[in-house]
Amino acid sequence: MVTIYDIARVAGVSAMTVSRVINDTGRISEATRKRVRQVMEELQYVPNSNARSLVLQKTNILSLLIADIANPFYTTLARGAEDAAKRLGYRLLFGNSDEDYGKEKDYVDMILSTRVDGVLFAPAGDGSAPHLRLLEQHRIPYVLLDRDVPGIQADRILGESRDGARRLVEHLIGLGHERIALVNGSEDVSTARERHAGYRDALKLNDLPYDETLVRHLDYSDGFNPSDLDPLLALSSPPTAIFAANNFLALGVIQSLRERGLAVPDDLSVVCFDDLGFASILSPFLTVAAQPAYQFGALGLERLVDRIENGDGSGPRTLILPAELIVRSSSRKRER
Amino acid sequence: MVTIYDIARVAGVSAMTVSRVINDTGRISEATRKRVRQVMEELQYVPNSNARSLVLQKTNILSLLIADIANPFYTTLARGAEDAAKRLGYRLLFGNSDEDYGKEKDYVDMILSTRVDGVLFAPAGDGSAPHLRLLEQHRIPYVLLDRDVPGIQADRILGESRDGARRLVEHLIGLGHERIALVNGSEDVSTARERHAGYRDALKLNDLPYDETLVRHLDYSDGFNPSDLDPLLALSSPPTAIFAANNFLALGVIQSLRERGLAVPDDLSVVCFDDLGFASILSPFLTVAAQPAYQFGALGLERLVDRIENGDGSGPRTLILPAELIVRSSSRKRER
DNA sequence: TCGATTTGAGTTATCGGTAACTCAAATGTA
DNA sequence: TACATTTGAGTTACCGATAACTCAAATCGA
Repeated sequence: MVTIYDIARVAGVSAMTVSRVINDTGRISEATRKRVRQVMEELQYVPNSNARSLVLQKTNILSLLIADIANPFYTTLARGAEDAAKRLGYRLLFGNSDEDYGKEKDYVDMILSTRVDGVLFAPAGDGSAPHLRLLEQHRIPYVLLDRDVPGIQADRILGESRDGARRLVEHLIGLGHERIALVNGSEDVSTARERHAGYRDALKLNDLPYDETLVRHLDYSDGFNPSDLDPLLALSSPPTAIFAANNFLALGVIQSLRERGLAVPDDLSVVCFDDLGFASILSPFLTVAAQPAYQFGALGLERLVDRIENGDGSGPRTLILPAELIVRSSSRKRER
Repeated sequence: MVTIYDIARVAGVSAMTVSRVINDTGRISEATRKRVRQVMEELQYVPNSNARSLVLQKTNILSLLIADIANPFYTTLARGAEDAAKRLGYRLLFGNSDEDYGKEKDYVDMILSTRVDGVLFAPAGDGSAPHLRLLEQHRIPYVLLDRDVPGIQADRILGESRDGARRLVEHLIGLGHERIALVNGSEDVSTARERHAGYRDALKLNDLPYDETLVRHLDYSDGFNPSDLDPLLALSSPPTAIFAANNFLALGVIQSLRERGLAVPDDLSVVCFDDLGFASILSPFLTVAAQPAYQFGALGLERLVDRIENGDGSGPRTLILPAELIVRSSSRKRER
């Protein structure tokens, strides 16, 4: 590998002069600068960022830890983070925890040893708290994305889960539905709790009873099981609409319904949180509360860099991004 | 930050002893080992991988450069690479070129300065050749994924594009279609050329004429424009089926058709290369040639690590992974 | 013209690890 | 008992960059 010492020798200057040319610091005569530049070009010199990081105590690397790389919400978020990172001069080290605390811990260890300057952290759930504490102990700034973690004080970019859920359910109520099921993920995750709360809000605001038998909690990390819907469909008074708490759950619901010969929206309406990305043009055209995923990534990264470069003068700041209700054709008026 | 010198001081040993305990090398008495371990625990020591990389001339980081993070093919591939990397003890630095040579070049520069041990490279297209040469000049091993690049000799994991395309088109021919359109991406990409060739193969094998007016090349990097299909639909003898050369193009085709009031498969059949990931259960249930995306990532990473750890004794090796024809309901018998 | 300042560099130490070499004490052997 | 070997460390140099300090030559001002 070519080093600044190679450049220095060939150009007949000291290594420090080469370093100054690279970083455009100090006083260098135009002639020297030109000569050094030319030698760097000839030898195809590329700075060793490890060496630089070691002495500068700054890597210019940020880490983005997402919970599911297969989910369009997170990939869109990742793109937002990536664009912002490039714009602000940082490299981005991705990690995908797959909603698994074990994998998440492995990534945190890697983050610590890599000495990244900061972390954009979409936690797997409440169990991520120890991992966040670890970052704090090592004074690595981080910003929480999408999910809140109880007991953790930090900058956060959150969605309007509760209100978005309320609006989705009120949309169904407005269509005449009264028996509305909630298919939710694990309540170990803040967004699931919020969406559950929003679901109850909508019912209460419209004087509908909250019926626990209409609420299912599914741990879909190891796949959606069609029989998971059995308890709902076997009710003496089954639901006429289903609110799925995220896009994956919605797809599982749709597939399960189809396997039973039930059509969406003809037999049941289905709505969900989060859009489907590039697949949203496919049928059933899901009615969703779409979150600005790109903004989660971009704004989160900007906040993180602000923390890194301007210190932590202010306390934790929380940014709530609105969800947009997109009414498509997966939800329709209740047949009476 | 806690360093081995801090550990050494507290434990009353030399830094080298700490290093030996960490790496389990040299001879250390059990008592010393235990004491050092305890101090490391107490001070929450985490090794600085920058410093280690600097002296070892090895980072234990691999880079994965994909062409589109929004495409399920690449995200599935990424997961395969990630799992394999973890299994083999490497960290993975993601990059997303967005099918853009400029962004790709930026990532290559970053890769060079990070001194990664190797690169999994899904090139944007033929124009990636200079970037690959750059890697070669700096002796960074890489494996090409999914797309071949003319003039480049390297390990490659490729799909069965030509044969897969042939099978898809013969599937349509078998359903009675004779006017089959090809909606392809830029021929700057090897897979587009291969799929075009497979399309011609199928026609020739079945004594159908090759009609240039049925072939469209779209640069969909800045979105699919519904009017792109006009020339096809305005033909005096319009197609009864469309072969879209990848999943994104298929979605664009489906949307364009719908905007014209044409239904799939009632009015036209549509088939495509690559599956849709989690959205494949949505309608129209696309008939596809599905590629083993996860294997692209996993096998590619294994090949790369083999190169890194066992040198380049053998010449470039190419692995061709088969595509699986999945017949769903977006294609049906031609109405006569 | 001569000291003061500016310009354009070079020297040295350091970041946090590890390889290679060294060496005293403990242990083994004849 | 005396010497050889093994054990369990410590010392030193180096990876490739930069900060801080130094310093001779060029330029400047009175």
